[in-house]
Amino acid sequence: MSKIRLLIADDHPLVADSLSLLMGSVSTIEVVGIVRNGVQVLDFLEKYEADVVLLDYHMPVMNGVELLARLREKHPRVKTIMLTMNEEATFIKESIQAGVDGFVMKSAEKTELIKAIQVVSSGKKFFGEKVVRKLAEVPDDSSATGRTRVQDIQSLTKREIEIIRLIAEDLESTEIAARLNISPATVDTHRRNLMKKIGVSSAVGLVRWGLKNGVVGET
Amino acid sequence: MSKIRLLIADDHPLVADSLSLLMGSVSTIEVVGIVRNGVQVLDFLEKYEADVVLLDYHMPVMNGVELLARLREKHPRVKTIMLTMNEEATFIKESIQAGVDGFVMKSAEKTELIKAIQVVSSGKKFFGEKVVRKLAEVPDDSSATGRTRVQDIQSLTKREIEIIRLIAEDLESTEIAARLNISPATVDTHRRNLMKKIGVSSAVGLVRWGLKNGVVGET
DNA sequence: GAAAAAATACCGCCTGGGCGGTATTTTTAG
DNA sequence: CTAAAAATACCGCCCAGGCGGTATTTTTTC
Repeated sequence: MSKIRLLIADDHPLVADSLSLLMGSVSTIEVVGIVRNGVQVLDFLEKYEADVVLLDYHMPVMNGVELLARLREKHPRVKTIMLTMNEEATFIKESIQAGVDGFVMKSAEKTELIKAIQVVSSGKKFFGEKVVRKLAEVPDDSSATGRTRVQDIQSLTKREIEIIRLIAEDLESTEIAARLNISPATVDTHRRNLMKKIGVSSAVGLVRWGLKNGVVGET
Repeated sequence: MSKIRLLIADDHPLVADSLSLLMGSVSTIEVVGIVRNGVQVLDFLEKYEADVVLLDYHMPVMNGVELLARLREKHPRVKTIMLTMNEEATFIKESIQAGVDGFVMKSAEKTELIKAIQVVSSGKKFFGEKVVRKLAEVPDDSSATGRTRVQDIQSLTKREIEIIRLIAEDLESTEIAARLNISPATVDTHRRNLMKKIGVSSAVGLVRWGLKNGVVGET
């Protein structure tokens, strides 16, 4: 059996190089390339081949989820594993919906990542322990705590995501309205729905939640 | 000459392991341990010895800066290198003031980190290219852009940091005031000073900046 | 011990955000 | 094709937050 050809995509050279060495030390894996953003992944796959791509969610130019869509389209045979610091459910679901084959957190042990690569390359899906636990988060008594439960949160509307992102950019309702060509009143409604869904009572709360859940970009 | 004994502290096993392998592959370096938070660094140094400690800024239990103070006190001979994703000046200055010996960003090349370890272990200070560039950010014409320049930003007061953190926790001025046993008016003044220093015009702006600069915790 | 920086505090103004409700149109899913 | 979900939009209320000043006390630094 030939080795699994692995492509690593991470915008931090130090992390990418280290990871490469770590994975390269596994006898069944061969690191065929290291790139630093989504576009480079596509470029690489134009010229060379890979069985599995290890994707960092946080990448400039083209992030993990955006890339997934294109990969599905152009290179459906290539398997993908999302690697992230973030542990939120929204995040994971977003990736799964985008068609990722595996999901591993950076806080996982190396053995888990190795297993993920092997499982995924064999055509199956792999989701780590912690990942599964996160997804399984029980829809516990939200009326008692007053907090919206994870299940509900995950269902932010496209428009709502746009709105929360613009709010995070510190724009006023009127500005957001102008940019989206809708009425400020509508923006207000969306903001209110968001606050209700998420369970906060101010724009600051929204932004924090957005950051934490990867809905809003870090930079 | 004996090898440089390196201790790695990072809360992400995957990253730490990889880094360990990468650094261990350098002939002049020997990785003597891997720990996942500040407290463990201290524990480790109680029993074993190390020449250089590689610290991740973001660590639970005891973060990089907190740890630096204790290290200076208990193990002044141990050299320290701060490793971070973040590229902001505030951050770097905070570490330098806390007495760090070197500063390298995760977006750096591995050669830079290796060099840092060698330079630092020889008793000198090491600050990477990008780091220096960040610090050197020219005090350019802030009156024209209207933006407060980096130099000014760096000097957030202790109290101001407390305030910005509480603002990020989505508390109202009155709540913050109550918690710090001061008048809401004072909170207001601090908030205003913060906004002026940072160059934003709302709480959302403050929070974003705080997150970006590590003044406000992610979780 | 004097000068500088930080922390404290107040007055007043006004606007945008948060919150109560309601309702129509468009899109999506079954 | 129809019911549900999403997106659109408005009325009105109220107050906390943002902004203009100013000023005193405490702490730090040199």
